[in-house]
Amino acid sequence: MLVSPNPQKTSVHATSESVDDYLKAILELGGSEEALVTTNALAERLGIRTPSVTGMLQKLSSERPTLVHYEKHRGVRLAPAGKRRAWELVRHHRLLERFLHDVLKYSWDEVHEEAERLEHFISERFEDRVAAILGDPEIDPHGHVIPHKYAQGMFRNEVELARWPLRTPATITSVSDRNAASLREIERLGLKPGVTVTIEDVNSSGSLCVRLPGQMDVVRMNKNLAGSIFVTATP
Amino acid sequence: MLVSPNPQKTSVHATSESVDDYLKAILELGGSEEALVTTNALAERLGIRTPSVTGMLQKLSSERPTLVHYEKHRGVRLAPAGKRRAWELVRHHRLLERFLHDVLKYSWDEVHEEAERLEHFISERFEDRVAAILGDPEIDPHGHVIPHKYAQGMFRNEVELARWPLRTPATITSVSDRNAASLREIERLGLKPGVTVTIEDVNSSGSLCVRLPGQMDVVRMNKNLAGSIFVTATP
DNA sequence: ACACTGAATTAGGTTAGACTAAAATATTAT
DNA sequence: ATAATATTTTAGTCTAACCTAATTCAGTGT
Repeated sequence: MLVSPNPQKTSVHATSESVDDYLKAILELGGSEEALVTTNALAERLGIRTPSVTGMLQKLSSERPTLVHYEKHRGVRLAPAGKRRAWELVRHHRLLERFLHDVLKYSWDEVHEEAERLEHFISERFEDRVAAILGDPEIDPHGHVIPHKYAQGMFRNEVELARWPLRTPATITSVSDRNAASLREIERLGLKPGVTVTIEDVNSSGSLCVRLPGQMDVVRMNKNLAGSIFVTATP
Repeated sequence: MLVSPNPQKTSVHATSESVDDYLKAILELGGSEEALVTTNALAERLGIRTPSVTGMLQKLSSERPTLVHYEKHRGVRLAPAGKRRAWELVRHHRLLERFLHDVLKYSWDEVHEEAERLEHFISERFEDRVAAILGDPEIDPHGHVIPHKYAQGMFRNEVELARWPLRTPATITSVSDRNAASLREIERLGLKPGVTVTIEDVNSSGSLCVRLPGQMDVVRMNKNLAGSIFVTATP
């Protein structure tokens, strides 16, 4: 029944799956300072061509009330309504990951894909009930903070392990969920959020030697992997 | 990310939400004898206009391997691939209803809408895990049989209460889930699947007087309500 | 056999969201 | 300051799925 698609969406603006994806990408690429996001960056992130992005941004920004503010040749940022929907999607995604992991026994590397698909379609009731049976969880399986309902989330002060200083203890706060193979490798190495690590050495190609507490042997990882692990200073 | 939509679908044919809806409607309207379903009937069921249906049927039936067999001016029926996907959707729908009701504590009348939306998007893994935590349920909250995985379901020998003979005990096997208001009324009257009823009287406008076992007073219901309750002979 | 009626199809149009190729604008390097 | 390069936008297509208006077809009744 396609007459009125997704009639249950919380936000006022009926957003398509596609628009949802743009909004979430703008949120994530803009980061805490809500910087202008470029056409290129969006095209890259969404796996589509730049003219498609330009077209969509023109369309979105010409609708009133608008989801985004678009400045031709400069970039785009979220308007209030767009920010609301984007954070709602982030909440959906992270709640779903927690749910899939804890209730449906999905493994670490399986949750992202399913959550990415379902986040667009669950109703507010579904969101509420899942949160309730999980006891309003704060953190998803990869260490990301689950924003509160109707609330703007926040960006943590975390940085890629790849650019952390040598011999300075760091605590893993989260890992990127966007690559299942990386996640399996990270799990194998015991690098869950909460674990404290110290970089012993970096070689010319960006490979790291990392020491974990209570383990004799160091762990080796390539640049790419170290780029999907996020850390902060150990208190 | 819209590059390859619904890449997880079990069936070989990547079916859109819209095609899914056609397949399910053809299955349900065709019934156990898999009768040809008319353009009109489909348009009515899907809430769209007949030319849209003709166009879709032409498109679908020209694809190889085909999901449907379409005979111009006569009607359409499911081809094997279409039947597989349609039953898969029915399984998704009924499993989801059971899950929403039992785990997420949705009420009887709330499950249909959510299941109708999500049935298109859950992966095979989701289906399997939900079935597992529910203990492979046989029946959904409205009394419908949940088909087995990969299996063709079956149509029960049930008939609308509205056309059951007078003073002949009948057992409720299922109730239609397509109207939330009717469901609330049915629940209020205590007419759950499994309950045995006897029609005492029918008036000229089709209203029924129904007696429930162990209750003194009879229950009154209109024709419409009696059309969404399905019964079989009491053994 | 033929006209009538209802059902179905054809013809042509719309919108959303993608695409390619070409043009325009910005940025960087000399 | 200007040329070279990279980014972005414009112009024009395409597909999926819907729409309305007009036409054709099939079945029924005389």
